[in-house]
Amino acid sequence: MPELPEVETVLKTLEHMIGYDVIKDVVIKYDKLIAEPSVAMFKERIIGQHFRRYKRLGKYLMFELDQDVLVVHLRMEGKFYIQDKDAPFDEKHTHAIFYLEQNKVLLYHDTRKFGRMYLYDKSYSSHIYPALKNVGYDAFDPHLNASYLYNVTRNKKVSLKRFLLDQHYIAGIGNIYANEICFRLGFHPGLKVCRLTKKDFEALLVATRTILAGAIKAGGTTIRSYTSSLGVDGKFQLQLKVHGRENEPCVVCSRPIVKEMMEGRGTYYCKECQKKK
DNA sequence: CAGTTCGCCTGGGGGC
DNA sequence: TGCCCCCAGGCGAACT
Repeated sequence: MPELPEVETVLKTLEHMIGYDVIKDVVIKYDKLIAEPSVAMFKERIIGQHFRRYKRLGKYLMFELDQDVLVVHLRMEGKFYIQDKDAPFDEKHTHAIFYLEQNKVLLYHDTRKFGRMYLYDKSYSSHIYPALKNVGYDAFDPHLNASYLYNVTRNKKVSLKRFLLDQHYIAGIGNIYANEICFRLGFHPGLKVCRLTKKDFEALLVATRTILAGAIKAGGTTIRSYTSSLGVDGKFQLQLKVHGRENEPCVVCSRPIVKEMMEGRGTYYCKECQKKK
């Protein structure tokens, strides 16, 4: 499940492998993949455009083309592959084929079909794109600061974890890193976010950025061994301290990590190290 | 309006 | 072995 670090890694790898190639043709095999515009309009507009800039906002990939910007959200299982156009591929789960230069193809693979693509006129500012209307500051955006987070949470009744998952405030965190950030902060995931102080939010930003940057670095080292596949796998989870570690000893106090369903999500934490204040 | 639940999808795993 | 059901999880729509 790609979160900000994995999306960043995919973006950098695609930038390296695609560069400024032109899209010569495109085949969409699952129409709902294209959220907007229509599939016919998507094809008509995108064919002939070159890749120009590679950007990211939270978990959204943004490929700036000549006139438009291709916005992609991988959701749970979306993956890109680059390979020779005649090489075999998984027909069942490959939903889009972009034909590039030098007999290369960019394949979009998504077992569960949750991922979506959008094509917008890039002359409009990205904050008016419908797909991004609920996306706030990227976790690494320098404009995102503790005062802002403190001010927007004064009367919020939601939990810390739910707040971390809300892309409207900090964009890029998913369930895995939300669990990790709560652990790093020493806060119970169910702690009401309105009880955090400005100092807590300073620590929250440091923890968030440290963890995400560490994961990007891990992804960057992992990606070097990749050949044509750009998928995300469990290698990123090597450094996780609580997520997926049910019943394993806490790295700090050795008590077993517990897993509970909180607000419909698998939540891993240490009952000793993480208190509700 | 803020907060909660549901639906989208499919493969994998547990229970029987 | 086989079948059914549940779970995983991001996000927007629909609901309270």
